[in-house]
Amino acid sequence: MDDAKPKSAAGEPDGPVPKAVVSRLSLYLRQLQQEVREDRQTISSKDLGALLGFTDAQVRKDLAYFGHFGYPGIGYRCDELMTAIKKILGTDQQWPVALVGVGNLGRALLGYKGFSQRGFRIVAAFDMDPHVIGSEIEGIRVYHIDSLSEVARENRIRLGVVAVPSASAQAAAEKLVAVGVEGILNFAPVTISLPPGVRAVGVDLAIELEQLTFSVVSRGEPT
Amino acid sequence: MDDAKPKSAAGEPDGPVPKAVVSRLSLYLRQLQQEVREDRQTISSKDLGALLGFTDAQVRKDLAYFGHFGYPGIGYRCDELMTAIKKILGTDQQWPVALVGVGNLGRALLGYKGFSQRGFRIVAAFDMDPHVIGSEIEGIRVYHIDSLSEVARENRIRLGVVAVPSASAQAAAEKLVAVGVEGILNFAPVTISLPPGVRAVGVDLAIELEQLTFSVVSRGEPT
DNA sequence: TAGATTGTTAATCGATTAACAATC
DNA sequence: TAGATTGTTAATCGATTAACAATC
Repeated sequence: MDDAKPKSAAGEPDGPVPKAVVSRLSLYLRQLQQEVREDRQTISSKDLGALLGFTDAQVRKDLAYFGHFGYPGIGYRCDELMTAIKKILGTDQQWPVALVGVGNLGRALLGYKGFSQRGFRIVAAFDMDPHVIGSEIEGIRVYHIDSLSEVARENRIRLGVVAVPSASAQAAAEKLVAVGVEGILNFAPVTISLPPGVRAVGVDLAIELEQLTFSVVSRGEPT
Repeated sequence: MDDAKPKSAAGEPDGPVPKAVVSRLSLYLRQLQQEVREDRQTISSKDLGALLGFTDAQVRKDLAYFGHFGYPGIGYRCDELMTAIKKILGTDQQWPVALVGVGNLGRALLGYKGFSQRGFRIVAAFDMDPHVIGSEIEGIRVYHIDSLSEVARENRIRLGVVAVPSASAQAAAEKLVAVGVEGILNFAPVTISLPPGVRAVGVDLAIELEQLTFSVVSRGEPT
């Protein structure tokens, strides 16, 4: 018991972590935040799993990638596990985010309250339309895209959100990368290609509806 | 070769289809639409996969769940495969959709051009705020939520989008279900529980950023 | 024809679940 | 203590990839 490489309490996993595990981690966190809000003290893997539609074994296995967070016979302390998962995901600190594109969707994102509560703050928005440049939307300044470099460096921005039309998405992403951004959330319905080392997550609203439509049309398989 | 249950050209799969396959189907469709727009005639599984970051074998296996769409030595005819996938997903027809909640995000969805191009049309919006009820946003009428039943039945609505605050999301979803909606796209950052037979897809913008943050923070594993 | 590429089977790989000793 | 629940190992299950005969 003393020759094995120890895991730190909220520490580094020893191997690579499956992507599916990380996405469940976010769901655990969201649920735990709700439980903490409702003053719940502890929760078992069985209960946490049931709330989200997972098995208890899955919950324990997922968490075990990162350390020993539970108490046999008790379960997990909600606030403690919440804090630990935030640390794992990196959202125990606030991340400054740059938004490119202040059309309909961009504006909605600027006003989205959910970000700040979860560790993100859009600190600046960028566009090419002279009508919006220089204005403030939801208290956030809109700059010309040419100011990206300056503003991004000043604010040490590592995350960007692309909310421009499909035709401009690749170019917008490249500008973000050129300025040191390491992760891009892309709302344009196109695949953007990025240099190795830069991660992208795409959100395509129509695709989400398509997935739903398929499951509605192809009745038969259970949920 | 004549005793096996035949697959129709764009027909029913013989077994259950993994969820991951369906989500890739949407990406194939999106890419094919782009290729068709650029007048490409045919595409091989190798090329289609490369454009999206999948192996050729994966592309062929995914499509083979639903039928024989390719031509050995040639590949797939882009427009033909596009049409076939639309049919599989159920988006060869236009789906009327109800939107509940016309806050920032709801308004952005009302103005989102991507839906109509992909087989969806928001035909009515619902809210509780008397300031917006009766108005038209982006050409779509906003009704009181109490009119949901009437409007939904008139328009034979089977899909709904929930864009209300977290606290109202479960109630909004239940109202949609009560009126016969079979699939719900939920933008509120909470898990909603639905009766069996009703499918839900959740889009949590903060969770997407969290996933990105994790991969940025935990450098090491390749993309 | 030769070259290209499919659909499919078998092999590999990875992820989920079941089971249980260890622990509080 | 007895009961509950963890972390972890082994067993199961499912998904991806490699390989190749069939086909154009």
